[in-house]
Amino acid sequence: MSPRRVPVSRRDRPAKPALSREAAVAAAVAIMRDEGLERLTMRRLAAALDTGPASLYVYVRNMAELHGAILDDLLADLEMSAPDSGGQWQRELTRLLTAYTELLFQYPSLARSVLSLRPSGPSYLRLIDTLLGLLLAGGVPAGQAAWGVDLLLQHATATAAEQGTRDESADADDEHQLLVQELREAPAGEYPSIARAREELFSGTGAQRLAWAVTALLSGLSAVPVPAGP
Amino acid sequence: MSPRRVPVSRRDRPAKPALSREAAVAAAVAIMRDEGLERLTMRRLAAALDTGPASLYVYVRNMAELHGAILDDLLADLEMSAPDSGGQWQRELTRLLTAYTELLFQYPSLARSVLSLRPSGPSYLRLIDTLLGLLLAGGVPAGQAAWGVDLLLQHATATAAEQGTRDESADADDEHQLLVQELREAPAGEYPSIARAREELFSGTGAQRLAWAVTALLSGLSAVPVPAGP
DNA sequence: ACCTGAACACCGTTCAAGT
DNA sequence: ACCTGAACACCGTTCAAGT
Repeated sequence: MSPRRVPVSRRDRPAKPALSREAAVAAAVAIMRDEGLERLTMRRLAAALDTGPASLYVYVRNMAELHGAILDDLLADLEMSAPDSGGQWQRELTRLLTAYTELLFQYPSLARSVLSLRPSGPSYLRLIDTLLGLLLAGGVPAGQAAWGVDLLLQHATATAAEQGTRDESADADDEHQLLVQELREAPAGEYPSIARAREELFSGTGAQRLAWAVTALLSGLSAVPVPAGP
Repeated sequence: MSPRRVPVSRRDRPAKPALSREAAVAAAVAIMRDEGLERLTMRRLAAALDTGPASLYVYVRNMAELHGAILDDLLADLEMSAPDSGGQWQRELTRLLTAYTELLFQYPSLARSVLSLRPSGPSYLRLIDTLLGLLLAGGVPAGQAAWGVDLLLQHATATAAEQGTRDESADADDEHQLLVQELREAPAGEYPSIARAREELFSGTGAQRLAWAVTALLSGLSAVPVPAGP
């Protein structure tokens, strides 16, 4: 009998990658990057991994969990400096939040999914911790800092979901143009306040509005105390 | 031959309702109210209207437009008092915004859809006009009022989409519980700021947090001027 | 134990054909 | 002109059956 050696028979397949959660998430990120989240279906992902859709359910519970895993994977690339980096907490916080928003801007559908997901995972926790650290370093009371991080992250995610969808889908852009047109043409008699602020409704670039919103959010969460505990 | 009379033969069907955009939207609202937006599909709506799915495309362009029409239909029931109602602009603004949020809370999936829809329609325009009017009546400069209404509506919609999904789907709640658990158990060594603010991260009721957020938003948008025009 | 083919129970949208 | 049956091109998830 031939001795038991490790068989070198690699010709079963052209190196079919071993199935694992990491491999599945990596392949999912690749599909999303190349074709968009809409095209990332269980069946497509399975095909990319050279297996059937049922096999994926060994590694992820469902589509929502997969989306969460994708976000955490992307977040790992975000640069998060130490919370007390040089006393410029406001600057650094804005940078980080903008980076997070821009990341989601690239994947608006993911942003939409994340909004109703409350993602978890080590990188998301790191993001929360860093934002919290920056607020605390800036002297914001713990209660306001904690509730404020929620507010800031929700705003970033919602902005990406809202704005970004338009760049992605022609239909969504049509819909937006319709609102713009209705606002532009709203009769002053019926809608006096829209008429009074009509120019301001359309002013500014997306980046200007985002920067203003972050500043306003920071100002508000710093100024308003949370209700006392029980 | 029998004289040509208007045939009274009403027994073709038990009063098949005439197809129209209004009838379609009304039926859609009913299905959503009874079974949730997930169950409102073109095929189901068509069946309720006793026709085939293709017929709906005579009245709505696609699913997204139908969602927009549903929102506007719901918004028609919102009570919007005159902008200058007794000088209590802040109180009235909070009431209206809370009512809008609570409305969307009942239909979280609609909130999610609306976020990437930028809805239009007479009632939505009315809502914008009223909010704008209240801010202007409160002395908020037009630029901040215009950008602020965007911020307030986005926050309300996102809050409904995020919070509400959990009540609707057990999976989403599981996901949330996972984040809660991770935050609760995050090691202080690795996540010092989460550890420092751990109690505050979980404090307060949903209503308290919403009220705080609206106050903070109002404070921020009132305090921070928008960049000067070109 | 780990994996998967095949099926279940659906989708939104289009279009050729009818009235 | 208005309407629609039938088809196109898909879905997520489950489960019995294999290895």
